[in-house]
Amino acid sequence: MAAYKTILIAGPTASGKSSLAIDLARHYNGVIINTDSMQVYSDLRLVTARPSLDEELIAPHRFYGFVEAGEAFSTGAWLRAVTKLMPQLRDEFGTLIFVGGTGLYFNALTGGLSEIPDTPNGLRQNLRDELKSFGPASLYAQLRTEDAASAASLNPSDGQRIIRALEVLRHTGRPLHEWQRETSNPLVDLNSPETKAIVIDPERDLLAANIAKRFEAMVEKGALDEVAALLSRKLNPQLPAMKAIGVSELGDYLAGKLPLSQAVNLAVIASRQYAKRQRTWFRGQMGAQWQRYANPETAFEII
RNA sequence: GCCCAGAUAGCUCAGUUGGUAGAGCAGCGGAUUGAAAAUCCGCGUGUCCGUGGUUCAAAUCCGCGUCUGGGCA
Repeated sequence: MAAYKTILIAGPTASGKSSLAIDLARHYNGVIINTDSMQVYSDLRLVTARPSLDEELIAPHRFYGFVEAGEAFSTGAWLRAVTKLMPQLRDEFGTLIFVGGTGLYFNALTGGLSEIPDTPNGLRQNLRDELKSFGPASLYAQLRTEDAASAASLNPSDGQRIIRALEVLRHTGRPLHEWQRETSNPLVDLNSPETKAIVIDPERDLLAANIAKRFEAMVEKGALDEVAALLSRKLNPQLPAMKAIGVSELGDYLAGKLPLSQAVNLAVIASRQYAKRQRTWFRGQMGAQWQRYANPETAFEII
């Protein structure tokens, strides 16, 4: 095995990348860095398939379960957290193993991110309320008059991105597309010989079977209790953690709206659809530096 | 055994007075710069149960058969 200093492992949900990361971490005495937008939340371990306590003992893990669900985390917050700790982790462990399913986080890591100041929650909430009441068309009309260039690159029905463009413009006084012309320096150089980037991309039907099997196992391990505990906090349903797959589905079962079998089935479908979007990202966004493997075992042998 | 109702996309179903069919969900493809497990865009994938008939033309009308419900025995 070559002496890689940075290993990136991307893959759709239930592709087996977490255990590959553990194997690699043991082999290299490296540290595993979470690159998944949902596994950051402390309230959700089972439903987000976060490594178990036992697994965390086998190899050092960082940035897992370190944000509480009431907080709205973000790509920028993740990148800042990683940036801050990276020199120290490099000294302590040598090899850094980034693993996760969030393509945008990998893009930020290897391509940098625009350094846009955080926008106030109130501003964002107002825009979201407006979207809810009036739909995307009125927000899009506003964006077109205030920032035509950013509007031009957006789909008029993409309410979420329209809000983002509006909030950045109104908070910073500068159009989003201008911010996006500049990005921070990438933390990881994909073209370095010391970097290894892989995508685990299992065959479609196999992945679907794994997703179903894994979700049932989550329920057996206590996912219902986990979701019940989260829901009992009565958090804003718009928070990212509340959007984790399984929360609304199992919540509907807990509220008596669905039989368990149906809730499980809906969560499995949502996971499959998510996996599809992930694969589309990995196909379209990740360049030739990324090597693709159908399963974690062959990937391990080659690294 | 008899009587009724069905049989159309992977699933649930629509389909006008006959003119070779379309919704939802699922699925497939795509986009992606601080919610990204989010958000958005695009695409019907079909022996219309089978078979014979009527007709210029049958998912549609008629006969027979098969299967599935329900009812009566």
